[in-house]
Amino acid sequence: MRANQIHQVRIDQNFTRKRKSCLVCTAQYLGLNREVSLKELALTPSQLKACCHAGPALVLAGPGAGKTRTLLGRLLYLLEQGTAPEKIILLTFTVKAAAELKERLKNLKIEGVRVETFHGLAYELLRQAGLSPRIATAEEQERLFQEVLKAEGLSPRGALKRLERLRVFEPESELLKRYEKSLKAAGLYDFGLLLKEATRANPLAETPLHLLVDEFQDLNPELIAFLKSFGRATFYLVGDPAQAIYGFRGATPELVKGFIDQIVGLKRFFLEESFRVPENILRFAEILRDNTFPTPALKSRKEGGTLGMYAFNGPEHEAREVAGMVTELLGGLQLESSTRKSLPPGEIAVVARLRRLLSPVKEVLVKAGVPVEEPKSGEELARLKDILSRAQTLEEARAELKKGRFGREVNYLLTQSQSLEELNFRIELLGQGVFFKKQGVALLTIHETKGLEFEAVFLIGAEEGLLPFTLLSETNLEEERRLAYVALTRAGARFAATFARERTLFGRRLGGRPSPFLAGLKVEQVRPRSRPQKPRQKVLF
DNA sequence: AGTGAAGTAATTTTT
DNA sequence: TTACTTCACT
Repeated sequence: MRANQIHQVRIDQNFTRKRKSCLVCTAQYLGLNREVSLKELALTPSQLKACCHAGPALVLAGPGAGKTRTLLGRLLYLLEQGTAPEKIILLTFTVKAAAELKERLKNLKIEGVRVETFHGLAYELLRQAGLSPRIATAEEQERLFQEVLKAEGLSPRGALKRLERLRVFEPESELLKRYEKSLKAAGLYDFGLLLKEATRANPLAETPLHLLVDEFQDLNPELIAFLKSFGRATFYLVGDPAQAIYGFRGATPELVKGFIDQIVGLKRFFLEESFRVPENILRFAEILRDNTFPTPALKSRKEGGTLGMYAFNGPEHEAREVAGMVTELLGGLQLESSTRKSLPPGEIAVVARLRRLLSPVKEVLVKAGVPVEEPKSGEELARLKDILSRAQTLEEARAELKKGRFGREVNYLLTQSQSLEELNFRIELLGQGVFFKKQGVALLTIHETKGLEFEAVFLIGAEEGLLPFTLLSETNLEEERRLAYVALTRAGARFAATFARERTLFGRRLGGRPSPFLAGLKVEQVRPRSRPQKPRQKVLF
């Protein structure tokens, strides 16, 4: 079906000769015949348009609209235009995203193009400048900042939290400067200092480069400053401001808009088709879509999709019933499993605004013998660090880590590292989330679902006070709305929200009413069953 | 140094 | 509510 569509594009009269030649040369570059190359990329007309533009560009891509594919298409386009691969850098936020991109480049037989995380690139730049950065552990950071606070007669309470605040919202503060001074004195860096130093003395400031940036909506002031230090770069930014959920780290659509408006000659593109989110769910989500970057309505390439909203008495009731619905989707019930297609556990996610809401559900699922997976369980990372700590040389580390079967991300770090020191650094930067493998029913915060996709999504705690989260400090309503948008658009087929009529959090009773963001959904009241152990037999959604 | 009272902050977190 | 820190007093 897609190949057909591409065929149509080829003969479309608006499809310029230049673009045609782009595809032909791309295919030649790949050493493939034309048809195979097209199949490999399988671009839609708007994806193709967004690829074939040499100047700076912004690609607004809705959920599941083929963001990565378009990024790769643009890369192929640049190469075909004769751009040297070493003049191109692909930038991602996470090691996971970098590893995935790198793998896709390998499959396309593209060599010589750098794929880095922002912090990985910052490391490289500092190394080029003759430094050898080492990252302070969280404990070291805390201790150093506590000392700074004490010296000022301030309480060392919540040092790391305050440090984070300062880094994001008061980068010029005296306290922060003093802390960074003691970091430097100890020969250490933290994430902020790493970027700051690379920004200040960027050896690539005068080099003409193509920087292809993934998830541009998550750029915060320090990353924007870092990007700006590439004085002669042509930017290609791909992402979705409607999915910006890192405002607490300084990344907001308004800020990103400010940066984007400064880029001279920036051309905007829009990928309007979602291959992931089905029609019904997308239509509902559209109401919540952030419009800081105005876009036409998204279209779905998938028909159907179900949405539901369920009311329970309290958290335990909610947990029990959600676990019941999950087991049902897994095909745990013989009754209907012959007619209903069952889902693998990796295709189901239970999602919440706050992590603590997930534990009751986890408990019930584990008791029922359902495999669950949480990205926050640091076991894999601990195992990895343990193996690494025993290695004496890079070769030894490589061999041992290969044996440990860590997968794509760690392989990526191995290929990126020139020395044991660098490997150590990169692993130090590695978060726990990379080991998430979709092997069990996922238990995730909304933030953690970003970039992921599941056939069925259960959003628990979808109630007043929790979504939007208003219990502590001021609420950024727009950001909370975007969170709801992200949660909804993870669903490839089914979305169910649940809430409790009674719940106490931080010593406060919540209203027990459904989230105003999901007010359009009809609420189904669920009564507690008389025999709580027995799995429910009714299909809920 | 140890005890008990009083005060406080609590969410989300890619690197 | 809970987990913690801070402070005053023995």
